[in-house]
Amino acid sequence: MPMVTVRPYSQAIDRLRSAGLRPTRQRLALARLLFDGCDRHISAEQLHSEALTSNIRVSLATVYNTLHQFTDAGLLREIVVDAGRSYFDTNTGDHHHFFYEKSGRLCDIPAEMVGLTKLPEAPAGFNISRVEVIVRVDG
Amino acid sequence: MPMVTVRPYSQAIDRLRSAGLRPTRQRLALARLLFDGCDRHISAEQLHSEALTSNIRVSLATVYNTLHQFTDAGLLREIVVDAGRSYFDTNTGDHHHFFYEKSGRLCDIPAEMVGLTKLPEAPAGFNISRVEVIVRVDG
DNA sequence: GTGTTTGCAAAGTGTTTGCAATTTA
DNA sequence: TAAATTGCAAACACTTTGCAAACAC
Repeated sequence: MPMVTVRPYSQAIDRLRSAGLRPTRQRLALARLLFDGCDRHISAEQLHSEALTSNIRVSLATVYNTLHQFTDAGLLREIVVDAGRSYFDTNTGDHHHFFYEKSGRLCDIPAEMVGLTKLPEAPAGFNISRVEVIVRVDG
Repeated sequence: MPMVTVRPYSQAIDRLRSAGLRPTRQRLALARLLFDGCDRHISAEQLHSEALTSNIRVSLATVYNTLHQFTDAGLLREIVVDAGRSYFDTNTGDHHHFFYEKSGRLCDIPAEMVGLTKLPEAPAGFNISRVEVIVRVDG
């Protein structure tokens, strides 16, 4: 087993490259903010201000573009629960969500915590692309 | 069994009165558009243009206010699946939805078509207010 | 060098708000 | 008449777009 050093930069570069995205300074910085820690649900504005706080000079427009590029590339999943605000989920695996109605916060529910035993068939000519379970809680 | 005549106006008036809302001309007209036919998923803009088409003079702001008042009164349920657009569902009973990703349309799934056998507990101190299942289809 | 990406500012979309005029009870 | 409701236009929040300058390869 070879000695391994953590190399966040090259990890992020590889991630972008395999997604077919040029590893520009902005995309790299945003990727590290998004993927270097634990899973998160983040809005464009939040990510933008985190970037500024971390001294990463990036425009809000670029944050939006980047989030959509990452989503199209399968690196993120977009979640809409609240009118007029999109969240981007760094967890693209099979799972569900708690939604805290007052605070607007989201929280993951692992797929195995939900028993879905019956589902209707997709309408003729359509395919089910995803089944989302949202458990709304009143706080 | 008494002889019964369909009286849409007084039905709508009663519905508003029991919800604690004054039966104004605008609210009555919108209530009839919303509740006189089958269940629907409708946006504010859609309802507004339906009203205009039916020669009901009502402003878009009033449509928004009315939809929210109806929602608060339990006559409607608000659904958000798509970034930046709210739908209002005239079916307030227990049910779920197909969401057609391309067209943005919604379609009801009766509760008994979905088998939900296991759910996580609500986080301590919170209550589950609703469980939404959204079946996304790719068309 | 060439094509891609960025930043800016402007435009766009859907929604909410403040307030005077109108309507309801 | 008193309180609730409406319409308008302006304000809003969030998101997208057009285009020249900067950057990656």
